[in-house]
Amino acid sequence: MVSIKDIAKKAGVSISTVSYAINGNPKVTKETSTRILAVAKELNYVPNAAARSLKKQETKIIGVFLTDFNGAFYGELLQGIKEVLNKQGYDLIVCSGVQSHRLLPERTIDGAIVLDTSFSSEELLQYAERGHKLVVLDRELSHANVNQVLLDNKAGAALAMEYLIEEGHRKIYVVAGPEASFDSMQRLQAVRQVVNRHQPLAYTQILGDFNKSAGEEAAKQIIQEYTEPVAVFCLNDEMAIGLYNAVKKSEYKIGTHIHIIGFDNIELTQYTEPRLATIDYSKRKWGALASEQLLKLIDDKEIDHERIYVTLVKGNSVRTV
Amino acid sequence: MVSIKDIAKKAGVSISTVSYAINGNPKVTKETSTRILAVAKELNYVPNAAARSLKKQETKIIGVFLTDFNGAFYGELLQGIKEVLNKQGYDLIVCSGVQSHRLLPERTIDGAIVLDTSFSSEELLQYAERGHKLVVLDRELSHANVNQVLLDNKAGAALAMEYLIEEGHRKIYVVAGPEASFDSMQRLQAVRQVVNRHQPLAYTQILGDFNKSAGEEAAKQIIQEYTEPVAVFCLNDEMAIGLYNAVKKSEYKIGTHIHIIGFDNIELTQYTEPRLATIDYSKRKWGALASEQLLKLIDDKEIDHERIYVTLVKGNSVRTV
DNA sequence: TTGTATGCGTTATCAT
DNA sequence: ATGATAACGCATACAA
Repeated sequence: MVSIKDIAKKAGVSISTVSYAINGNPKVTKETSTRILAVAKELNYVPNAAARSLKKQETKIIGVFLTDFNGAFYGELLQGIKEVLNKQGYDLIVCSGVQSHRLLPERTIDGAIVLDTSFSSEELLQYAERGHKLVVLDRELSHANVNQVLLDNKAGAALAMEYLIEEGHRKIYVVAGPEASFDSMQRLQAVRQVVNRHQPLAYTQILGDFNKSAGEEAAKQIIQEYTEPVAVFCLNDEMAIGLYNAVKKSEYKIGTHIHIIGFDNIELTQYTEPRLATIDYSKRKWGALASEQLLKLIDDKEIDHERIYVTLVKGNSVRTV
Repeated sequence: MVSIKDIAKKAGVSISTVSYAINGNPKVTKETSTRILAVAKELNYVPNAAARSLKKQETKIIGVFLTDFNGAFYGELLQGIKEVLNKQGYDLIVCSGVQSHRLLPERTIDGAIVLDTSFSSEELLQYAERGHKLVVLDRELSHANVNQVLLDNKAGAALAMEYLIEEGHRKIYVVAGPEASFDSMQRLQAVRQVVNRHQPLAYTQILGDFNKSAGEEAAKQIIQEYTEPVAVFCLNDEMAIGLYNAVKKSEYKIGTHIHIIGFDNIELTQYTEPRLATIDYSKRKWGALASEQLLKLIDDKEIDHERIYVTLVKGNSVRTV
């Protein structure tokens, strides 16, 4: 490995002059600087990240932690994050799995954006307490080193439920996410409020886990209990797709016997026939805002929590009853 | 930050003893070791990655470089990579975009798996020449520090074409990927061989870019030229989906007037109606094999290039003519 | 303007 | 079995 020491030797200067030249410090003359830079290029010099990080106590790398790599909306979210980060000279790395948690306390990254159920809130608070900067996308967490950028889950769930009710539905199923999910809990809360406001209403709650299979399981129950047209609000699109597939294979028609609405507006919803109604929000904006907040946190600026607004996407998977 | 120095002070030993204890070196007695470890736990000690990397010249992190974060099959691929890597004590980080290339020469990672057109082969060879270990999934590259794990593109393309021909198709379009794509070039080569073997055949090639929009563009041309049933081999599923959507909106029926086969077997193909015929391969196995090869490379073991086998997935998007 | 010297937190060699 | 110390590559305060 060629280091500034090698450059110094070859250029006939001291290592500090090399360091200054490389970092564009105006203290060094134009001539020596260009000479040094030429030698550096010639030797194919690349600074050693470990050494620099050790000295500067920063890596200029931000970690994004995801529960898995399969999430249908991760692509856009990450794109939003990357755009903001790159503009500020930071790089983005995406991590998943408990083993990768170490990157945080070991200071391989300057901060983290977390959308990852494999972190307990206690663990995150520990890191915050040690001085690490975090932005959480999937929970509420109160600490000076933590900022939240959350979806407006309650508005979204209310939007979905009110849509179903407006279309005349009075028998409604809700397929929930895992009980540990903050998003699911918030959405459920809003669902219950709407239900209470619109009595009488036949309301049934089914436990799910945000995976497609949960939607398929829900379909079994719903089909078995079927007596008249029903509406189903799946708390995410993934489960809605699972439900959708299962219903497609049955004797019942979507948008006639069984009406479905999801949450997330993942790409797949555009391809279902009939189109799946859902709740939309800008994943890119979510990522961009999260990054901005994190950078402010790292800069020790004062910030408030932010919220991402949602809208209703109508689709023929829900029709007037 | 608490360092081994703090532990040493509190435990009343030297920093070297602390280092030994933490790294489980048997030279230190059970008693002192447990005492030191207790103090470490008490102080919430976490080793500093930068310092360790600087000293050991390794990070135990492998980088995976992707062209973007949207790829429909990245999830499974990464899962395959992660499983192998984690088992060997390595961590995985996913990167995208030219800015992140720096992680490689700066030695933030011990090696890289590349499926990323934003790297030129010259750039990769430079890194290899500097001693960095690479596994490439999207090109051929001959260097002692580089290993290839490539899809059997030719077999896949031949499988697709022969399927169309067996079903009686004699008028065939092929929608290619970008000209710079190794995968596309290989598939095209095989296509031409099959075409030559089965003359007479009306064969038309359309330039694409592996994105959905290219499939939509191709649809325009195909529809405009329509006189009799045709078959279209899109060199990836993404374009096949674009074509599919466009045809759906037209007066022509898929599997009747326009027959379609893709390549990759992405999840979406299961949801199209009729099901999209395609070429399948195990993305997880691809990732797993790539990681194994990379670890061997890092271990300075001798290895050969590997190939991932493919199979035909029939679907009603292609019917007998 | 340039050079000298110190320290960032580890690991590892050599004494003791 | 434990301790003192050098070294990894770089940035920077201070000296010249």
